[in-house]
Amino acid sequence: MNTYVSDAVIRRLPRYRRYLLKLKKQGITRISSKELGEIMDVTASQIRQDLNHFGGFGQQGYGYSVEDLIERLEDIMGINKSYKVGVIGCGRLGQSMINYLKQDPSYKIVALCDNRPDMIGTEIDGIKVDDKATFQKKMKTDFDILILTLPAANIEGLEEDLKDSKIKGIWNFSMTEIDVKGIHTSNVHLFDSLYSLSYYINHPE
Amino acid sequence: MNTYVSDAVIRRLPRYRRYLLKLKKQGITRISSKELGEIMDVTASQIRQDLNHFGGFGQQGYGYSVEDLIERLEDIMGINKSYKVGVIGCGRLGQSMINYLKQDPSYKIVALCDNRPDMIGTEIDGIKVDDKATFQKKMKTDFDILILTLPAANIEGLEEDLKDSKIKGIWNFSMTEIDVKGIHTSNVHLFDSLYSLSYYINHPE
DNA sequence: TAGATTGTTAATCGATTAACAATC
DNA sequence: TAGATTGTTAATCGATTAACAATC
Repeated sequence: MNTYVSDAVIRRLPRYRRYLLKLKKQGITRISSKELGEIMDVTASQIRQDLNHFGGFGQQGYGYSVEDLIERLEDIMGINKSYKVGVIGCGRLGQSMINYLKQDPSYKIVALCDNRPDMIGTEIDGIKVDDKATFQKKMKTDFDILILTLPAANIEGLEEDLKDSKIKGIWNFSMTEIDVKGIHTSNVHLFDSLYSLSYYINHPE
Repeated sequence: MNTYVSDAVIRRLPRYRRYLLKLKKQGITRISSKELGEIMDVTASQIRQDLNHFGGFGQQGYGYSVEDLIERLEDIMGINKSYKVGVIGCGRLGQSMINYLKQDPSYKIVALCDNRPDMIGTEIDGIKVDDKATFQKKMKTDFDILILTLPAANIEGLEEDLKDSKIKGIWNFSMTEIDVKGIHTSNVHLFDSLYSLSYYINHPE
């Protein structure tokens, strides 16, 4: 519907989906914004407002179809499409991401990279770990999303490689903030949430 | 200064610290809100407003001392204190968290737990992996922060154990949302950021 | 001192909530 | 039909930005 939707709304969409998936699992087929709001601890108004950025998915007097709404949300986020994914950094964090992604058919890992000699050439889940040069070539055309699960120290030169690639998005766990024109980047700073948690521990109530 | 500070502000504090640490590393000793704002891509006004929730750390006509400000931020967040940490779930994700935390002297891991027979009794970084019963006992008194890096399916019964523990905070990667009265929880849903990234990939500016 | 930059108040902007007519 | 609940507009609330006097 609307062309621009604020980031605050976009970031709430995955959470709506999670709760709806849970409801679906419980066999619940329809839900009102009021009920959903109570479960999620948000206002019914916010839910309706958020959803109506993308069109009217509900039905007056009835509410929303759980299954239908999940599908709509997935369409909006584009998470039921098919993405080809490359991963740089096959340490523990990288491996755990590879492992989780295996469960999601939309994100298909097609290439891995690591700079440790004892890792190069080995296979993880049937995919060979490339050295830098080999991976760089693949980067140009082979995938849409790049996952960075390597230490910040090792990302040097990466921005240059990105410029003539087809990569559209970077999921970045490298503890840096990458900003390449034309490529969407989600900079995940895992420890930030531990630090804000620490704040709240020290400032009870 | 102020008693209540909004969550939006608290979540920005770790990012300020990250940039300031980088500046310190570069040998820069002082900075104005204007310069810092340019580097971080936020307004100078927001920086000053944010910091002044906690007191005046700057000096008119001069700016802020980088080193001093880092220290103040760490004081505010309480991340230079000493925390004892327990970890449930020693798979790849758990191990990578253990590994990262090793580098931070403030968060000391004192107990590990896993339910896989072949893991129990082994050591990770010199700490033995407990079975559930052993860990439950330790939970009562031995640590302040609990890290959950296990599948959601396995957290059943946990809330009960938490109630008579001394745990003050939970850093939760289990893909559920835990809500125990009196315990601060940071529910990290790693995949949410991949999904919102996907949205942006599909909605290019 | 003059210039720079803070701390802080006031103005603006945007996001959230409330309200209600439309309608299933 | 009557009741329920949406979609949407209007009101409120809070967060961000601008402005400027205080002051180093």
